[in-house]
Amino acid sequence: MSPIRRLTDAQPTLATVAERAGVSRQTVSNALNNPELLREDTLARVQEVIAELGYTPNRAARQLRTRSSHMIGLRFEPAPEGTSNALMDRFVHTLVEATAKTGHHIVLFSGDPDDPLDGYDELLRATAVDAFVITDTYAGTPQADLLHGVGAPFVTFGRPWEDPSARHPWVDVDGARGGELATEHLIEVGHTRVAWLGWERESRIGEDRRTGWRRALDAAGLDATGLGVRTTDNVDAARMAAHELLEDGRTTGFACVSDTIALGVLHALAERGLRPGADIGVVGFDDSLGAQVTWPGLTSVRQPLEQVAIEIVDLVNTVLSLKAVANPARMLEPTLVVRRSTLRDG
Amino acid sequence: MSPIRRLTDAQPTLATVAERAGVSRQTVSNALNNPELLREDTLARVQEVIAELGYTPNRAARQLRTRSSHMIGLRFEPAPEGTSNALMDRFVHTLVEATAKTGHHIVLFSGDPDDPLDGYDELLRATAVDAFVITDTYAGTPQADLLHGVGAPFVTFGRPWEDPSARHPWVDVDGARGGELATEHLIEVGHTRVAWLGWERESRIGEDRRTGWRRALDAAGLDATGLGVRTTDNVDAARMAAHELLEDGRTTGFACVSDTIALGVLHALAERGLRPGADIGVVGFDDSLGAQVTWPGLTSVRQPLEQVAIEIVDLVNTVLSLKAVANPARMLEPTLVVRRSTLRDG
DNA sequence: ATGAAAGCGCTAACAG
DNA sequence: CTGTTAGCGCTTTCAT
Repeated sequence: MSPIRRLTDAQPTLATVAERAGVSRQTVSNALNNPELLREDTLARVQEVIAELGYTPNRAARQLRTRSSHMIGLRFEPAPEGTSNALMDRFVHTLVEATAKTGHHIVLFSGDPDDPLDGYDELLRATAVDAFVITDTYAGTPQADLLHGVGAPFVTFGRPWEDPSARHPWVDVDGARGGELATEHLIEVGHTRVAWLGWERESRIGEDRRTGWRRALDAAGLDATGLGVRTTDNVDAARMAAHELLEDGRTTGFACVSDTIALGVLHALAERGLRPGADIGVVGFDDSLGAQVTWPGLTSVRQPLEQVAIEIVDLVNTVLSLKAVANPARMLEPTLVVRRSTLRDG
Repeated sequence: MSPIRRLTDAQPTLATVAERAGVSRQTVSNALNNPELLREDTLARVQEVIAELGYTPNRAARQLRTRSSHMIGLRFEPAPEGTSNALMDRFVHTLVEATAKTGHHIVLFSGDPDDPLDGYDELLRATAVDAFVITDTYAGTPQADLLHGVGAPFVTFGRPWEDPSARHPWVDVDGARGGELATEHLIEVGHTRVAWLGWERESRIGEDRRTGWRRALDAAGLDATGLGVRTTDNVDAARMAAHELLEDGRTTGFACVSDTIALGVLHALAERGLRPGADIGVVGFDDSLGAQVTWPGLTSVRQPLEQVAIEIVDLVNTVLSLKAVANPARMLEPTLVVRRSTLRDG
């Protein structure tokens, strides 16, 4: 353990350590950054003094000299109220852990919600961060253009929908595969009329997921006519849409673009006295808390957010090391978490 | 707008601005930090050049000189899977926004989950942060002791349960009042046997909330015998506990220490064919996403997390300014969000 | 009201 | 392998 020292006490510096160890400051610096340059006994002596004094290099000084802050910026948006988005929690935590391994930290900043570019520039010019992780790419990636324009390193969670030719590194989850997984599962447990409850057509992510639904139906030779419905991402809108689809008494499977919408379907079932699982199969998307705790449990597509974070950090590190990025576009596969909303003998 | 400049281009410094404006570096520094010292025309000229060049002070240099990073550390723990804790999302976002107003940023760091002290020391010694916000105080506040010991500024979200005499600044929400609100509401809508489903006795927060339940029953002259139950914070455990209480057919109100537990009660009702609201009243705690989207909507106690964040930042700023803190302990009131799980004519 | 000098703690570049 | 020198960009102190 390091000795206890009040902040008001003088912090030990390189010079303190150097003097105490009887070497020059540069040698201490090397002991820290290029230990292989030192003779073994010198290294040992220096390290001993470092431990003894509880010395930690001053970040500001190092940052000023090396022009690298070891900070990574993340613009932090709040999850819109009523939306299943505790996702960020899993993602951000892994991000923090993964960056810590290389001595980096995550700096949160905010920005005008109406201006996706707000905040980036300032941190950059202040040389406060080395790179950015960008998560809100659903509305295009003007941030990417900005950062690319000034030559700042960044990685996005989300592919560049608007510009597939964009060459920046990104990590994303295959939403189409998710929709397909959901639909295949519903077909497998015996549903033949499987509806899709999606977001508005403007949502690239929503349309992507929907293509997976369509692909699965086609592969199984099932009819999709009249079964693809678009609605807004809230429980009530989804509830109404579900009621309409349930009118004919023939639609028994619901693949949904989000857990919120799937929960709306469950509400509709409750109102009609239909049993989730036994009568009607429902699958959500995101494996949010709601899916886990709702009654009777909602089958849902789960994104590998931890893996996304790890891949992103890997890409950030590669970019920062100025190495060419071998594989700058990484698509990860979602999985299906089965719960009772699709169990027929529930 | 600032001019576009690639990172590889030389960033303008104080010297650049000074030369261009025909003043000394010191004058530019004053224009930034003590504008009232400059003559009006000088100030205007300097500001013009700053805007023209898109100059932003280098944080590292400033930090090295002033020994203040304008960074605030927050140890970021993941919400345990299956727990209603998207709370942090609301809290952290407001924290980020509020700190931004004074030019501060939030730095996330992680630590060994088994060591509540891990991570603090290092950031401190590296002079990477000016202060900490501590959120995980439910298991006592060893961090507070550590930071107090080294004289580092910090504010906790959560009162010092273990040591009420502790003098550090904190903000907390009155959990007892929350339990009381929940219980009063259930009594108001006509329930006379109101059970409490709480956490294990070891949880200070849980016991605090419970006292509010007891207070409300006593005030209404209702019997609490056999109605106070403790269980673990998961849906299934709560479901079982609810079944037991429902056996006698007399218990009709459930005040719960968390939304997770309240959702367990809703499961039990579903399994018994009882209607939430009409037959049995259920109130949760935290107004989590689950409470909002579950069917038929869960009445829940809501913590004013945004206000907590704002108060915390206010305290951090006060502490950092070295002013005496007038009111270092701030208790905020929760509110009740009524949904259909307590509406009798639902 | 403005300027000159010094130095925060570190590492890059070079010399030995 | 180790030491010396210089300077990153800023603010503090003191002089004008």
